[in-house]
Amino acid sequence: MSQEKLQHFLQSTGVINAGQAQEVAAYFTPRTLLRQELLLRTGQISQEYLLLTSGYVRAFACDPEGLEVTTAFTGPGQVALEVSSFFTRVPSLETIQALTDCEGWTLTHEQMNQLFHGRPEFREFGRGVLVRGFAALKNRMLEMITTTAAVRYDRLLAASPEILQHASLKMVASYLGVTDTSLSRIRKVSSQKEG
Amino acid sequence: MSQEKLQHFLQSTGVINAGQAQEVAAYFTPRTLLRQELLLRTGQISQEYLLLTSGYVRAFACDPEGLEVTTAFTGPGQVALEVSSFFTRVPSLETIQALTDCEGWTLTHEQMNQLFHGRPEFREFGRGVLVRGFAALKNRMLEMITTTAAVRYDRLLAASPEILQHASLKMVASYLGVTDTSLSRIRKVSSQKEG
DNA sequence: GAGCATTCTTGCCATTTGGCAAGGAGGGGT
DNA sequence: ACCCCTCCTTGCCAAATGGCAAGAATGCTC
Repeated sequence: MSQEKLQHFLQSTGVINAGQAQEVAAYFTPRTLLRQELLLRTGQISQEYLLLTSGYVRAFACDPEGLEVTTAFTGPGQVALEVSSFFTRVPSLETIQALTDCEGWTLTHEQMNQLFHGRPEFREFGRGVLVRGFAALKNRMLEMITTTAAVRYDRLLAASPEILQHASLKMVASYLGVTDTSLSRIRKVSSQKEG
Repeated sequence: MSQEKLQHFLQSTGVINAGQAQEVAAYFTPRTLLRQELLLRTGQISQEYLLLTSGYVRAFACDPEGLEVTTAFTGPGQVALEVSSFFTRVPSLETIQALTDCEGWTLTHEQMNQLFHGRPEFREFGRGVLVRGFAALKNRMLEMITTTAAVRYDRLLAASPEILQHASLKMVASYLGVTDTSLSRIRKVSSQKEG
């Protein structure tokens, strides 16, 4: 379960060099998930942070009526993480679930803090994870406000077609902020356009 | 322009004690803004981070058609910050504008990094700012998906009535994800309900 | 391969929201 | 006091989306 991939990801943002990556990587623990398995369950305090090397997961919350709302899809090279629970040690409002069998590397909260306070380069890396996540979420928020659901669907399809192959339309619909019924209609129109 | 308030804010999250707050506060520079003044302009790289002690600011982006979309309101005790530009040194897509005369304290990117790498307690504080901002944005995203504009308006009114006194309805409308026309109708219904 | 459950599609109609344009209400400057 | 400008409201109709329910399609289990 290639540590190479882990070291490559650590270096990918440019703030960790090869030698550092090797040392930092030693703090991580390999982890696999089976399809449908949960990495984090609502009500639990997130104990770990998962850097995915293969597979897809999603995070979802439940609205007051109990309907699932997908808040994130995560794929290879990305970090599956419930920010609020992991960093502030508070029970999670979200569940993180494997959409496919997955492989990756985890870091516990304690290990993360050791690295965060002990290694300037990891500090930069960790901050980068948060900053990029923040920027992505803000961008999604802006799309939600300024575009129609059809546009959001087309963009998701263009940017991450793999997600559509692993997630049900209901999951995708709630991620896009529409009902599954509407998404179905949107897909019909969208597919007619390109033939 | 009370340094006391600054020190109080630094201590408010519990990760910085009184003595540390005094030392950390020395890195900040007092800053005032007049109503309408800009703290950051689209296309510039954000050079500073503003901890507000009084007054209100908003951040906004422009959609492809040039319409302003308010992305955040910030008030006393909060940090006005364009995360992406400030941390990754990239031109900002947003503008930050004072809604009222403001007082606060700024920290440059360089000063922030000195504190971040040099002081464990500030590191925790800074991470907390990001984490709380992330959680707030995610919560807003969930509200956008699971509730109607009327509910979002009522909640904003309940949580931050001061904002409504300083921002135009157009700013509030784009923040809530609706047009000013719709917000006007929503307000009509909302005000009838409570009398 | 039959049966069952889940997912996806579709039709019908209601609700929410948008777009446009006209009008009204304030506020500031001269 | 007058004018001008911006902000807010409102009426009319169109577009987008939701809710419900019935059917197709798919996949899983036994």
